[in-house]
Amino acid sequence: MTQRLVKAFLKPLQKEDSLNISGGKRGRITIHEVAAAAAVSISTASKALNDTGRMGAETRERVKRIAGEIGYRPNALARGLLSKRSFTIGLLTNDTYGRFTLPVMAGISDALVDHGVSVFLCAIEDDPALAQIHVDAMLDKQVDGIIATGKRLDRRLPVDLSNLHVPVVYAFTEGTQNSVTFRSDDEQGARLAVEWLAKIGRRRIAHITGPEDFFSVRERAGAYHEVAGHREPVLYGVWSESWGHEAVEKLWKRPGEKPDALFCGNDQIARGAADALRERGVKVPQDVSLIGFDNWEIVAAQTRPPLTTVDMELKELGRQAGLTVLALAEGRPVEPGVRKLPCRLIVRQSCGGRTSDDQGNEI
Amino acid sequence: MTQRLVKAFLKPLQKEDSLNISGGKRGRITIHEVAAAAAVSISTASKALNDTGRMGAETRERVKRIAGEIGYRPNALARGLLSKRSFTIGLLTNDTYGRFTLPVMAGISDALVDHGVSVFLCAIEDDPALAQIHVDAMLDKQVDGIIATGKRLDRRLPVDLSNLHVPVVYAFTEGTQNSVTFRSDDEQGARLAVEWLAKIGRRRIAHITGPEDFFSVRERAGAYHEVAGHREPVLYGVWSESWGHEAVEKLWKRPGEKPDALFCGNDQIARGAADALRERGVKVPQDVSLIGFDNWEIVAAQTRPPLTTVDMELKELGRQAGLTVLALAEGRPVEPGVRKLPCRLIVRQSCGGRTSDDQGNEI
DNA sequence: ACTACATGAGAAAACCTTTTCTCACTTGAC
DNA sequence: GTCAAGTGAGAAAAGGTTTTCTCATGTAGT
Repeated sequence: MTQRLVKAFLKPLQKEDSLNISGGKRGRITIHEVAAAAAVSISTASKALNDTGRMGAETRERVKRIAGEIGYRPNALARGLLSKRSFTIGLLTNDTYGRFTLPVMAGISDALVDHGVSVFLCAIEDDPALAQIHVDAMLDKQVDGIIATGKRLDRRLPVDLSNLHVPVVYAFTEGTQNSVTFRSDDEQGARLAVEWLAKIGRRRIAHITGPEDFFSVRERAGAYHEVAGHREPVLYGVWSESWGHEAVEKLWKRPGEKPDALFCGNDQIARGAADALRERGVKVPQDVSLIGFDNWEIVAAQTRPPLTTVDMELKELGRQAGLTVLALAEGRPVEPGVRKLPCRLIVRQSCGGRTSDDQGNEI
Repeated sequence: MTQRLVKAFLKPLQKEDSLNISGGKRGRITIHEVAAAAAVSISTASKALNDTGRMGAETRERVKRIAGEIGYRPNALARGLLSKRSFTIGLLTNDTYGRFTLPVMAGISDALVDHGVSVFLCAIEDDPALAQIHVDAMLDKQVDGIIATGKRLDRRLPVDLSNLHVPVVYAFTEGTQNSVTFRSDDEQGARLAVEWLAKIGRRRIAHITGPEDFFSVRERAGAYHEVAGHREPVLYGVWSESWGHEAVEKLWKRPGEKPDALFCGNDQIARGAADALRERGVKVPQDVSLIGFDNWEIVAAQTRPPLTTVDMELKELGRQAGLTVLALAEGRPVEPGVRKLPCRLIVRQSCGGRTSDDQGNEI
């Protein structure tokens, strides 16, 4: 007993000295210090702190207490080296504005912070070389998994992630054959919007949307046709306010009856449309109901009147992607395939009809 | 199966073997494999790969070649354990929209990716507990440094970073006494805007801006007064389009001469003002010149007409913050204090006067 | 009194690198 | 023919943890 104590005292002192001499940084408190302070061996200290192994309840408590008192925190590098788990994942994105990435990231982080997982965010523009550098850096750092996200479902990231030795989950962007992909159910979202317009009595619903080569555009347009029929045209264009503006001009210059509702492919288009309508003296929502897509707060909430819009629940999408990549990292089985998450209609004032109590104020 | 699931939940740190069964990770290639393949010792392999130590040029080349061939990549965890450098930094932010954080992050990443440094992004709303969890997680992972950023210069993050044993650099948010802080020079930016308006012949320049309790608001207003005098009032309000709209109403309802230029505290206010002016039949830029602040592309470029605005060069700010935290991590001396980075005027069509060739298309 | 076993705790290996130290061998000079 | 110096390469330690194995002690059973 005496001998152990002496030993325990000598050891940490030597340590401190050499560290102090050699470096500017103060030596971190390691499990050695804990063991010494509690007068037990390192192995006992480790087992006490991790609630593993066999030992007296009193010893366990004492070690834990002392560890807390001297502010011990385990070194994740050392731990990771042994356990092969770094409690770290990478988020790869080519969405420069962060409009889609940020909510996804928020969801991931939200889901994983409880598990002690931190997230590397890597924004690769559309640069394959940069992407490769980031992927290599993440792999070197032994990430437990990678989540790939982007601004478009039907565009691959400029780097191949299919043969990595870490699990990969795709969120909001296309994955490879046997991968797990989370995406929003654009069809259901569009149906939600158009059905709402129908329910509040609109009959001439036009659809102003983005470029037809976007998969999500075609899917939304498909759902629109299914619900609204083919009475009004679908106007394909670009994702900008000015296109929304221009599209309204086109529609209102046509001879014949005007639409009584516009379902727009994103909030920016809807905002442009709202402006154009106001300029023409067409009242929203009295004369025309307007619905956007994305629930990009900064656009939707600032439009006059504030936009009813379809929220893709990106945060929830991120949450699920995060939990899935974690499951894979832990070796739990996950079925590959595409999982569609339902969208939600956020009702604001641009629609008229009965105003829901749901005023949508996420993020 | 069920058993594995349970086990995985209970003991996330279990050994790799069980994961292999489920088709998980294959054994990584270590320096042992390289040494074996090249028929040298591990130490020789290490020295060859790192261009250190003494050895035959031919041996060095052979090791390098073989390492490349079998796809060896050093394990950053093991390396970090020894070198006390993880090549990892943390970015802490409370800016939920990412409007300021994303450009800063882009700059940091841009500057540090060449040095092999990856960035943990931690979005802490304004939640001290969450902040602490993230900081602890970063420290456990042995980050080489932390950059703190936020949406507001004069608001501290809800967590104390002053006594960490890793370097901390503040970007766009207030730091503690002896820290390094990077911020934009709002005074110079405001002066840039107002002087431009003066230069193109505007004499009655009004200033519509955000809440007076923002430090940056007061600084910009100060510079505005210095250059434009006190002929027109400063209208303090909130950071929204509707406030910009409302402020224009106020100004134009006043008796007497109207302003011939508006300098707005941010792009959203400017956009609201632009809308209000258009509705009143006031022509921008013919009758009134309009300047915003932030160069938030999504607002500034979509305004009709596109906004001339002040860019705070946040990406450059991030770049410098990144390089600084790296310098500190490497023990290079850095003077504490606040460094102001100059803003830049992005000239678009909302101002009139001679149009610069600088059409501003960052990010 | 002697075996069988349960219990508490420590020693040592392992994870993957880097670095320092040591060793064997060659070369040229006296 | 010996010595000094230089050269190429390997052995071993270190970094902080976790885990397996081993050991000593005490307790119960016959």
